[in-house]
Amino acid sequence: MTETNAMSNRYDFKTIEAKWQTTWVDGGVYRVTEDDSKEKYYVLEMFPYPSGRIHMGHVRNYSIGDVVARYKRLRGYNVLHPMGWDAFGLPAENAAQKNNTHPATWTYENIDYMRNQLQQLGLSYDWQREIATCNPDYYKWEQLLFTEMYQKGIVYQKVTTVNWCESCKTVLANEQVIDGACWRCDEEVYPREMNGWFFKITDYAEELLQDLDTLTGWPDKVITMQKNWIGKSTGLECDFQVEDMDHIISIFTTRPDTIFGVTFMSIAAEHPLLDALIKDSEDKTAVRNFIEEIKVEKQRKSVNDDPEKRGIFTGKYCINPFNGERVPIYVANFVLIEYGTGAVMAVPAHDERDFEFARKYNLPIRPVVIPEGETMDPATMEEASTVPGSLVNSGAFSGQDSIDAQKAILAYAEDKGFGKQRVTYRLRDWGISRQRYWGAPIPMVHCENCGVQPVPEKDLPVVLPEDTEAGSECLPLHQRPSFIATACPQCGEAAQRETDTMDTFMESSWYFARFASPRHTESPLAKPKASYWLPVDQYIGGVEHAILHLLYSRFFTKVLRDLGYLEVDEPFTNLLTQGMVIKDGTKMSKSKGNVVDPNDLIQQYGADTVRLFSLFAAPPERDLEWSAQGVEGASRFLNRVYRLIMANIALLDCPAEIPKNLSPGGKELHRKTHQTIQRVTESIEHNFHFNTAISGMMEMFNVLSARTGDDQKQAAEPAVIREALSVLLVLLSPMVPHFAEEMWQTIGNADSIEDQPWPVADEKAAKEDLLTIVIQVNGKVRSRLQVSADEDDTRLTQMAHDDENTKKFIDGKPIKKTIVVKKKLVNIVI
RNA sequence: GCGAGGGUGGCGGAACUGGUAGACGCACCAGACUUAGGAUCUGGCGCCUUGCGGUGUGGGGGUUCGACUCCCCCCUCUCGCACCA
Repeated sequence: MTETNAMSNRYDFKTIEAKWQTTWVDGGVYRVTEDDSKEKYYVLEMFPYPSGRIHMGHVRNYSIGDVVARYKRLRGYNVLHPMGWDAFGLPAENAAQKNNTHPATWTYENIDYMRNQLQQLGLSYDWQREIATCNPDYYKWEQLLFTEMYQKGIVYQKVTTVNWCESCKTVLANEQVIDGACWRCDEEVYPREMNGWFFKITDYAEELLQDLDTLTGWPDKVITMQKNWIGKSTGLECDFQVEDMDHIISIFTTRPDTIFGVTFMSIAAEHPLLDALIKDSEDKTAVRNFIEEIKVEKQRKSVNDDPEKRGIFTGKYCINPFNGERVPIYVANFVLIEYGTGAVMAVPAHDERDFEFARKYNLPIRPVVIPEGETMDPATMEEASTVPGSLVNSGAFSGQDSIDAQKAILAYAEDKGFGKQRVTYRLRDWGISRQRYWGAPIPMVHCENCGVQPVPEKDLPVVLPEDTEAGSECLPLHQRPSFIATACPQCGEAAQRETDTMDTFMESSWYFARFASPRHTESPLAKPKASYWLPVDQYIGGVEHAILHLLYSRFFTKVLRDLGYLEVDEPFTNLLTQGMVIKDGTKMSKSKGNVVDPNDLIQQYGADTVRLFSLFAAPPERDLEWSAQGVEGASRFLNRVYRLIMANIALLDCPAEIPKNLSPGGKELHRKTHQTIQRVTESIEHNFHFNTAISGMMEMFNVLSARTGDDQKQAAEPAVIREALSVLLVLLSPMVPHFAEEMWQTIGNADSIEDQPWPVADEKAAKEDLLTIVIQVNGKVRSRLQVSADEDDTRLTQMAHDDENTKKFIDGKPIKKTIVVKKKLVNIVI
């Protein structure tokens, strides 16, 4: 292709995009402040980790968000659309060590590079609000929040068995352990006893669960995942007396109706009473060995999911308080110490695990809940029965329906004082201590005289030390004596700083609130600003954050509310979880070698084309299959629009008023224009299905193209063409902002396209006057008729019966009935 | 095992509360313009059939004048949780 050709039939995206980006960034066009005269709209995309360069997933995420932001601006909202960096985390340390630099250097360089990349995409952020979470101006407030939470009792310290990743040299939250391996490096995780800091997220479990019902703008999938994660269950906690001992073992069950079917008890290897139980046992050693084996097995459970059920008799019995029976106590490998009470009443007839265990160790099986019309024989049963039925062998409760019996048995236990109703949650407190360098220091001091003391606000931030000798940039804080040594804020004596840093999920749990007042120097949040902007109206990001990040953010929002900073209960009113960008059927990743670099695409096609394609190729919530040819198609469309404008530029210098009596071509284009306004608006408003919005605009362009040109018989009037083009550009502008703005001015407008109102459809103009009515015979399409829109049913029936094509299929047979669906079809049943 | 969401041309995907299945785009085919085209424009394009027509939304049944859409059973793919008592 020659240079001249290229110039004449393709728009010069490089010049155009650079020009508008400069205008937007330098002019601070997207800066916003609170304005009570307008309705606010806060749209936020999950902020990125500054890993080095953006990838296609970012492009997709931010393109979606930018369309929403620009669309809402055109609709007259006061739109907050900020961007920042989730800047603490392990990759910075790894990269720093590899390149012999400092994590801060690496991180800030990446931020600079990636900010530039985002700007090259033409994203309409208020850059004045940019935050980087590794900046002391940010984490100072996080530290303050931590101390306030400590004073409120939401933060506490405890020794626990933690998940330790040797490779990353840090503790992981349960949520960060996947199949027994570290979520980051995939190395096996080991248990380790450690003192650490925790958030009492379990205190909020019930509210976090209840409020999910208010989140009607969230995908069901995410709601369900959160519900399951919180894992509420209600049941009976019941005391079993240990025979001949002054000990009680409590069990938790959600099936109190089966309590007469208990034939043994299983307890966890870590159960606190275990030592006492086996103290006098003859097989003490055997039991001890077994316990150790189980503990090791638990550590190793990594990938092989279905370990065989194993257990050993402790030598002791306990008494079922309902029937006085003595049942043997077993240690079993499948009982979890961290859930319920660490002890389970075993009902093999009605629990799959207990059944398997009983069969293996030849323990009795006693059915007590018999489903309607069935019988159960313990000797021949092949699996546990978990369905409702009526009770047998259950003392005074025999004959009751099992659902009713649950309540009756619970009430009985409460009445007798050996049991009570209990609610348990799967959710556990959030351990936030990390032993890594590149994180926000936990602002606490350990004093020999005064115990643990929070660092007072005047001494915040506790700055992460950067002044270390070369080569030790990533030294964890506990290896830095100069950092540790401090004075007790209470008594002034020598004391030691806490050396753990905070889980990086902390920073992302409240950044959305900080964006309302990112430079506020008095407190974490400027209250009037926060109450103006929050909650986030539309949050957009990957579904991989469905549990952790979103749950923690919801938790923090409630904490911030309880600390008096916020007035909302939930952070994100609407949530859009966008699908992954995939290529050749799998996620783009370096290891698979199928990554597409956004930089290359922007170079080759320009930002608008890349944005357009990523919006067009799939609806946002679905995975997007990358296609190089598809990008080509998006580029082609924009160039077609460009050529049409350039070829008709003279024509557009005409009065704006649409003439009364339009030619057929003019009428068609005018109608299509207004139909397209309806369709595009509807697609965006309803579910952000930009793919159908774009296809609608392409259809409109196809009509425009057919009605523009030399053929006078076909062509639309100039005013209609002008209207169509103006509308098309405004509709396109949220998606391809540089192109739309440039073309807007090219067709003779002096103002910015961003100051245009979103077009409003003229319903009369959009209305079809000729309809295609389908004629069916017995539900099969046999003919089509062009009729005017106002034909009545009788006329339509007559026309259908008279239609030659249709007659062939009726073939003289008697007509049973004729169904007329307005504006759609006539179905003749014979 | 439990939970959620999918399965529509060669491909990405359309189809509103049941009412013309396959919009729009890609790929492909034919033609035009061209010295040339991997540019652009025009037309075609689910499958079977020469045609009339038949058939078709994972499979099977059902409801209905009419089903991608509603109901029942099954297959399959993706994701999440996974001994939670």
